[in-house]
Amino acid sequence: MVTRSRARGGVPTGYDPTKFPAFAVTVDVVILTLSEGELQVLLVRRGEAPFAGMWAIPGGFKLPTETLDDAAKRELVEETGVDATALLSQFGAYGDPGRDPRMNVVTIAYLAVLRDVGSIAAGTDAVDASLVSVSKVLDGTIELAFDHVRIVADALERVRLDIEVSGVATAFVGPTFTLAELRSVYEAVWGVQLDGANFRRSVVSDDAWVIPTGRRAAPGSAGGKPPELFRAGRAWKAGGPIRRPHGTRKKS
Amino acid sequence: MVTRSRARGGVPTGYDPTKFPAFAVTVDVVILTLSEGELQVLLVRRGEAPFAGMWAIPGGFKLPTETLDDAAKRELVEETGVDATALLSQFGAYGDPGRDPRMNVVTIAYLAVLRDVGSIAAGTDAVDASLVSVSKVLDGTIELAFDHVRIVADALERVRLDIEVSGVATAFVGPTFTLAELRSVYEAVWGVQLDGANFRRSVVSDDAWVIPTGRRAAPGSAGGKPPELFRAGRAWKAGGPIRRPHGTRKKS
DNA sequence: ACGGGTTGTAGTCAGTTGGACTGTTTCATT
DNA sequence: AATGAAACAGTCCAACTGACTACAACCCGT
Repeated sequence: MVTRSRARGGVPTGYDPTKFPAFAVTVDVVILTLSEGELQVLLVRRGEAPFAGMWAIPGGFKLPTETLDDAAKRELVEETGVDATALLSQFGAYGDPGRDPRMNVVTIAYLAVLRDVGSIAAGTDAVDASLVSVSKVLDGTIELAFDHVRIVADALERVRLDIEVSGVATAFVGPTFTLAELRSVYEAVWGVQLDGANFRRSVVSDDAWVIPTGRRAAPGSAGGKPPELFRAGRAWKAGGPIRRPHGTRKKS
Repeated sequence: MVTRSRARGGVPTGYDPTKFPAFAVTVDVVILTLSEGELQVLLVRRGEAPFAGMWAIPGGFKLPTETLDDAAKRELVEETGVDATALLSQFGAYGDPGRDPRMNVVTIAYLAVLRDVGSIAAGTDAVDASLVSVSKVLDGTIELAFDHVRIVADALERVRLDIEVSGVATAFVGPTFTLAELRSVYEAVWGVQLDGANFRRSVVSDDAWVIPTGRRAAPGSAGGKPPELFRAGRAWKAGGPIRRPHGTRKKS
């Protein structure tokens, strides 16, 4: 709360707003997608100091006239051209002193899960932009600027939880999808292996988690029965059909 | 991310940090406790404009030299004298334009669950401070300053989730507690009624959710068998013993 | 001190869920 | 056509859930 004006650090009771510590507020967006069965995060290579040449997650300054959500949405559009309003969710704030070597910066971190990042074009100032394996970021193979490694780690933890209680899993796949595709989302995010038959039974229950379209997808190159195509049913809030196995976890 | 310096809104590429929109960053702490079987939130009555005389949740400015967590911890100590480092968890950021009529303020909201707030003393500048029923805040009986109603609502939603997946429930009770006390926490937070026998079976499983102390508490004034005293076992991360009933919810 | 009311604790039982598994269908490839 | 691969369907069993009943321990009244 901002107007408490207890005498603290010499701040007068009837304070002048300009006298309070000034911060820059930014929003950073962790864009996750699934590619070749592996979680990927969209990174940009910084063109300027500090951390020039290093990878970082896209983001930018919040404007006083916009909400945090709008800022994140705007940044996402600017960086990727994707309008993912419904997919954006705030998951953390980071404000450690010195996280930006130049000034006081507090950043609000957002998470966006996309099925397809589309044509990745480096931003107007970024040297490069591309998808990078999340595991490579977390194990330090790829170093990130600022405290972005921690942000990515937190984002992953968040999406692991979100995928269980909300229907974010469908965001990883297209508007229509096969159950195998949807299942691979859970498997990639949780790092587990799920039984295809049981998965089908859970998802295609009387509740309309997914809706059959009647059409079938083309079978893979290995042949096989062409799978049924589904589209996302009612966005399942508060308790999805698939529960994260935590007892007897089978690593993939 | 702060150093991206795309040309946006006239900001030059080689920018001057002082030219970026300045914000004040605050931390607000929602302190929840259980009193008489009802969820309570600690509020302070504002002594100054704006919103003078209105209730609000305690909070204050983040200093550039401290982390967000430290700021929340400091505020909590200053306002309540309680050191609840382990209990504090960040759950949201709020930065809508105009949420503070005087300046650009982004606040990071924290949640603390206490078993006993202790002697509530109004802060140095607050006119009053006391526990207020959460339901009275949410239904508008008590009006809050700024967007604090939304913050409290979000905090409640957060604790409802936290209590299921982590062991926050034990934070509502003392270091030793009876199972009835612990059960009443779940009932109050979720607004449900749980079967005492089944609750016991779930919590006192082979896994050490709670550890019996051997001692017994004094029975209530109405008599009855004196209940066994437990203490919190291993902090259960990722999946507690009690699952929130969402299918057949029995209202209390 | 005795018995009834109250509360904690233990046990039972039916219904449901979830994991593992087996079998069948349906297609492309050869 | 035969083969193989994948989708789809059904079975089995263990574990869990919710509701209920029975017993035990204790306070309080008379």
